[in-house]
Amino acid sequence: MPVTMRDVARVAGVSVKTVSNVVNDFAHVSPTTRERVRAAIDELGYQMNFTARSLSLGRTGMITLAVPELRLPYFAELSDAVIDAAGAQGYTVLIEQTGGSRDRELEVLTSARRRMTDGLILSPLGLRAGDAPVLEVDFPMVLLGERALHGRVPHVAMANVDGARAATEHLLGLGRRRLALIGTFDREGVGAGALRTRGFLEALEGAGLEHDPHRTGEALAWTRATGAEAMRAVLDRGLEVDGVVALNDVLALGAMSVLHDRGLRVPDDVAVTGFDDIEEGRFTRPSLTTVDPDRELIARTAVDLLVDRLRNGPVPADQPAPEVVADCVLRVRASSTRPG
Amino acid sequence: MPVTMRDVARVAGVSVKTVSNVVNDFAHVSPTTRERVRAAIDELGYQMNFTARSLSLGRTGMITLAVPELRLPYFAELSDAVIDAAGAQGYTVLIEQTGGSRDRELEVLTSARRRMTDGLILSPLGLRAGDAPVLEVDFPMVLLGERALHGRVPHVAMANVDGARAATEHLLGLGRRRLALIGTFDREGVGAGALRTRGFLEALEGAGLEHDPHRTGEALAWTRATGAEAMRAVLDRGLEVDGVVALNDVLALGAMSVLHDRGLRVPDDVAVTGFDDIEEGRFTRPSLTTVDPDRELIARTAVDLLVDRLRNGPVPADQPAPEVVADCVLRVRASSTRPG
DNA sequence: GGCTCTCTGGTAACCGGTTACCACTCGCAC
DNA sequence: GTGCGAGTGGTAACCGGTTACCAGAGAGCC
Repeated sequence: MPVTMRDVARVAGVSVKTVSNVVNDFAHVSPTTRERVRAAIDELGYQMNFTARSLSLGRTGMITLAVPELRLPYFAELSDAVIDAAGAQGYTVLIEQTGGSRDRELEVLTSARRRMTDGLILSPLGLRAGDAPVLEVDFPMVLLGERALHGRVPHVAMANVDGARAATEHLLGLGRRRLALIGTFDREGVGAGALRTRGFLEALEGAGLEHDPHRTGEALAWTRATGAEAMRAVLDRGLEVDGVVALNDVLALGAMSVLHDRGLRVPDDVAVTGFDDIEEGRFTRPSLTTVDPDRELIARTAVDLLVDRLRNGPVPADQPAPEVVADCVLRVRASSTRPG
Repeated sequence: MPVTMRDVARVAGVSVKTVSNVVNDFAHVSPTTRERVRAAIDELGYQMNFTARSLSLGRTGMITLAVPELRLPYFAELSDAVIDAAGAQGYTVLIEQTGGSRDRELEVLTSARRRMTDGLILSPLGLRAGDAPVLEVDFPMVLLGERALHGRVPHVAMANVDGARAATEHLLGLGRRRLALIGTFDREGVGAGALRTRGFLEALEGAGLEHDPHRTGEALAWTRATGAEAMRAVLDRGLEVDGVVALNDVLALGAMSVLHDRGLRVPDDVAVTGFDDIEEGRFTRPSLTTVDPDRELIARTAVDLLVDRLRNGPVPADQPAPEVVADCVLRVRASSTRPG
């Protein structure tokens, strides 16, 4: 059943080299021969065996994208963008879900399955600062969304601190002074959570204010459910809240559901900001003010950096690994618009 | 740099067969030898070449999942579930985005890239009834979410008609009589849209009512934006509306944003139902009544059917292809709860 | 007309695994 | 001590491409 290049060669009366030349559009094949080969291919219904080609070439044309969970809109939209960007470069994307757990992330880095693809784009959540050595891998890799985990790996980050500071300053500019912080939970201080928290605190500090830790709602995973829970926890402490800075959009949406249930109006009583600019936030009512990190750019940059490594080999030892930090833009929407 | 099995064999002082036996946990290797091979593997940092193994075995351990777009929550959550289900069976998932276009779907079916994986789970949107012949492929495939496109291909569908009928009857049960239908657009009558529309019409008919086509809002793609647009179109026609049956959740959410903007209260003035039970709908306010097709079950079933084909070859010609129809459950939430 | 030079295409080695087949060793029974 | 069988592991072919190297043919030039 399986038709090979040799079969095609035999039927066309040429050698496998010639068939290969035709299939790969190489020069130096006479039009007559080319046509004969084409005809044989059609006649036999020949389709190239990608695995054999991969073995021979030493590359597969596939890359792995490892994200926490596709059901989180940010990662779904990011994966969408990565798949498109990779496709534009001729690569296909294999997706691994780590659930954000350190073990699964280490497994992605070390398991034999990794060798099914040419390179890896990893969006780590569970890796700790001390895990830098495991990132010392011998295959092309790009890190996403984190900074300073390891200096030798190219990575694409976003302006987490700036973005969160801008969101916070925006709320302060509305006259809100009792801000809750939703979603922080980062003992290591290396993740996006820690950076966004820092931006939040810097903004308060800049306004001469101090953050009351009782207005912090922790959330280990960043989902609507944990955002709701964190918001509930803060409100249950009985403190007044007139603004919410959520560390990402789904947390913000979860928080808004609780505010609604408690009879607090957004933005009249409580103004809310998120982070990520997921599509959902443009259609909730009120729509969600958020920080837009330009996912398309991040995805394209990550793919380009990886493809660069794939084509040109590892970063020379005397050069720093590329680090791109995407700018963030505050998108003000109804959840933080002064009523009236 | 690349360490091969031969290298390990040389260092361990055994043959490649023995190394292979150890790596694959085959029997008949003495503990001493096994230990020696293990030591050599560690010493050299050997990692198996997956491509070579795939070529040799004739299978890759990967399957392709082709969905319209990951940025649509339904497909993100579905992909999440498929990846997990495939992982449980030892398979890794390669994702292709078709954008719902017929051309891209045909490409997925025919391109050489398809041969990078062992099988395909296709969630078609653009394929037409007349495309049945192209589904006559010689590799394992499972169709998702559609019915009756082709009798020889195993497929997993959901009870589209029943689900839509249940949602519609629910609104009728609330006394709503001026129902808008949001999202229909299916000239061929084969897609989920046509089936859900039929369920809607059947429910109306069952109640002795007739649907006013002016209360239909068309949407080619099913997104929040097109849902909003369709809702706007219906309202702009000036007809009174006291209920909305949206063909899926994002359409419903888009519609709800417009209802809100027009000062119509949900559910007081207009009750709304969706379809899919995406997580988002549980956290909007009001939360969204929807039809839950049990995505996990669908994903698991699709993977199991595909793996069955992978292991046991094609469906015998004298047997019908398996067809599984997942039941739908109506999840009543605040968007359609009688006020009070 | 003979001789390069270029173009075309054949041969065979190689990528790195798997595995059919076979040979050897060793233990045990007679 | 010899024979036999089970257990262990070696050899080499094979999966289906790519490609280095080479040979032959045809064209152009003197």
